[in-house]
Amino acid sequence: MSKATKTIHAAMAAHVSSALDALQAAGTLPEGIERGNVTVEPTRDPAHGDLATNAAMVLAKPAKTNPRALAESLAEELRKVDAIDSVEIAGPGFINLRLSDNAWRDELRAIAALGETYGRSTVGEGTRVNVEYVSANPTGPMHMGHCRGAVVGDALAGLLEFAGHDVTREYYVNDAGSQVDTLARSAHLRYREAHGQDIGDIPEGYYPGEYLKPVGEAARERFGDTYLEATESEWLPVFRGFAVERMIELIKADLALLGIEHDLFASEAELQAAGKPEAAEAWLREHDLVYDGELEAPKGKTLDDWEPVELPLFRATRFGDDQDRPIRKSDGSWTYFGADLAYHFQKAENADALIDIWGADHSGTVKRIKAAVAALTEGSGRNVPFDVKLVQMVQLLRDGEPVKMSKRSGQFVTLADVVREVGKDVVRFTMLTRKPDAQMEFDFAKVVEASKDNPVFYVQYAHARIASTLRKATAAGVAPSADGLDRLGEEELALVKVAAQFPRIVESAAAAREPHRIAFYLQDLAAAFHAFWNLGNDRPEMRILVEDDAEITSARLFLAERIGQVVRNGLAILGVEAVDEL
RNA sequence: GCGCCCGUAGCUCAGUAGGAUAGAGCACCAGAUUCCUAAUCUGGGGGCCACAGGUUCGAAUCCUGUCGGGCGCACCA
Repeated sequence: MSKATKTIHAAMAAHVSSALDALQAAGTLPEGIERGNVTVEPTRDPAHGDLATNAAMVLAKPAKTNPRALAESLAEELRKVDAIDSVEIAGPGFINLRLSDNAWRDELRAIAALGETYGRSTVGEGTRVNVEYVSANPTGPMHMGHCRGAVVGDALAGLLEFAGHDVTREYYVNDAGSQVDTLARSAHLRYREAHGQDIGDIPEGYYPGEYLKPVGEAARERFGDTYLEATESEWLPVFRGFAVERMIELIKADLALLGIEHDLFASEAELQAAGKPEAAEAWLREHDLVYDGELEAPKGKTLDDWEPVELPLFRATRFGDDQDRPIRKSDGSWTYFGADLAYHFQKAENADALIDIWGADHSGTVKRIKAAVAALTEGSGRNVPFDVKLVQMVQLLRDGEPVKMSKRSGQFVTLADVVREVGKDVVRFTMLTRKPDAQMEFDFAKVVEASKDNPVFYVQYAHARIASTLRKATAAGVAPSADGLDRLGEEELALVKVAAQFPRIVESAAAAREPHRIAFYLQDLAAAFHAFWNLGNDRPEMRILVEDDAEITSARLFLAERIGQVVRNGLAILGVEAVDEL
C-alpha cells in the first residue's frame, strides 16, 4: 500500500515502530528485542486520547529499565510526528496519543480514494487458505440445520479474501457411504412410482421426502423401463450416481439462494476411486504412524457385542487424541475417518492452511482429524496450520414458539423456505450476530422487524438514511465536497474515528477467523452514525443538510458518503447487500 | 469414567491475541417530540465477570482445582 493511502491506524503503528528503531539506533533500547507484544490501539476512554501504546510496559523488562523512563524517551520520539498533537504518559506506562484533527480529516480523504478497497489488507500475503464448509450429505435439500455453518463459512471465506488470502471454498461430498445406498433405493422406489406402480407407504429405512419424486420422474425419462425389473445389484450403482448428481444440483440451487458458490466440490467416491486412502495409509505406515492393533473396549459404557478385532490404527494419541483411530473396518473398507484423513491430505496439497466448519455435534471427532493433519506436518516437514470451527445449533422460533421439525417424517424447515420468507440478507446477517460457538435463536418475527432492536435493520437503516440524504442533496443541487473539511468538528470527527477502525477490525477478525466481529463492528458504526444524526434533532445546525451553508453541507455530505462506503465494504465481506431504501 | 464447549447486569449477548473505572440492547425509572426518514431521542439505577488458588507491572481473558449447564465418547456418518 502506498504511503498516500496508508490508513491511519497502520500509519500510527508504523510511527511507533520507527520510534522504537530510533531508540535502538541511539542505544536507549537494546537491539534484537522481541516486539511481538507491542500494540497500538484505540483507547477505551476518549479522555485518554485517540490511541495508546503499551510499548514501554512490554519492553521495559527486556530492556532492563523501568516503564516510565522508557516511555519518556519514546514519547520524545513520537512528538516529532506531524499527525500527533500530544503525547502523554499515563498509569503504569501507557503512552497516550492524541492525533490532530487534520489527521482524521485525511483519513476521510483516504476512504474516498480507496473506495471499495478501503479496509482491504495484505496481511494474508497471498497464502492459500482452503475453507471447507456446508458439506451436507447429498441425500436431500438443505435444511436450516446447515444454514449457520454455510453462512459462517462463506463469510469467513470472504473475510480472509478481503484480508489478502487466496481462498478456496470447498464442499466435501460424502457420496461413498451407506446413506447413498439408502438414497439410491429411495430414488428407485420413486422411479417405480413414476411408472405408475403402487409403492404404498414409504418403508422404514428409506428417505420419505417428497423431493425425491422429481428424481423418480427424471429417472423414468432417462432410463425408461430398463431398471424396473432389474435386480438391485444391477440398478443400485446407476441410481447412486444419478441420485447424487440430482441432489448436488438441488444443494447448489439452495446455496445459490444464500449467495453461496463453492469453488470446488470434492467427491469422496472419486477420492476412493483414485486410491487416495491407500496412498495415505502407505505413507503413514512408512512413517510408523499407522500400525495393526486392537482397540480397547470403550470405557464408561457397556457394549454387549464388543469384540476385540485387529484393525489398521492411526497413531492419533501421539498428537493429543484419546485413542488411536481405525482407518479401515474389519471388512477392509475405509472408515469415515480413514477417507476423511486422505481427503485432508489431498486438500493440504494445494493449500497453505486448512479450515473446516463443522456442526457442534461433530465436536468429538475434532481431535482425531487435527491429529491427522499434524501427522502430515510431522511426516512431510511442511507445516499446514489447521483449524476446525464449530458452529452451534440454531433454534427456530415463530413468535417465540419453537418450530417443530421431524426428520423421521421428512418434515423439516428447508433453507429455501426460510430464505424465501425473510430474504438472503436477513438470514446471512442474523446468523452472524452471535459468535458461532454460542447457541442462537432465530425468530421469524424478530428478524424482519423494522426497529432498532433488529441489527440487520439498524445497519441497513444507516445506509439507507445516507443514501436518502444524498438523493435529497442532489435534488437541492448540493454535492459532497472535501473542500470544506476544515469545518468538520468534534462531533463529525468522532464518527470518522469509528469508521477509521474498519481496517484494523478486518485484520483482527481475519486473524481470529471470526467474521461475526465485522457484524458487531457494523452495528457500532451504524450506532455512531445514528447518534450523529440525532444531534440534528435538538440542534438544527448539526444536520447534514444545513440551509444557507453550502460549505458545511458539502463537507458533511462528503463525510456521510464515506460512512456509507465503510458500511458497504463491511456488508460486502459478509455477503450482504447494502440497500438505498428500506 | 474420559474429552470438548460454555458460565459476564433481571433477560439476550459483546468484550478487539493480557491493558487503564467491564460495555451494548431489552426490561425498569424520569424526561423529550412543530424532526434532513420518529422505522424515535436524552438521562438514570442496576456487576464478587460461577467459586477458590496461581502466573505478572496488570487477568473477564492465561494455568490448576471445584461447582453448574450443554455436547460428544463404535469398525456410525
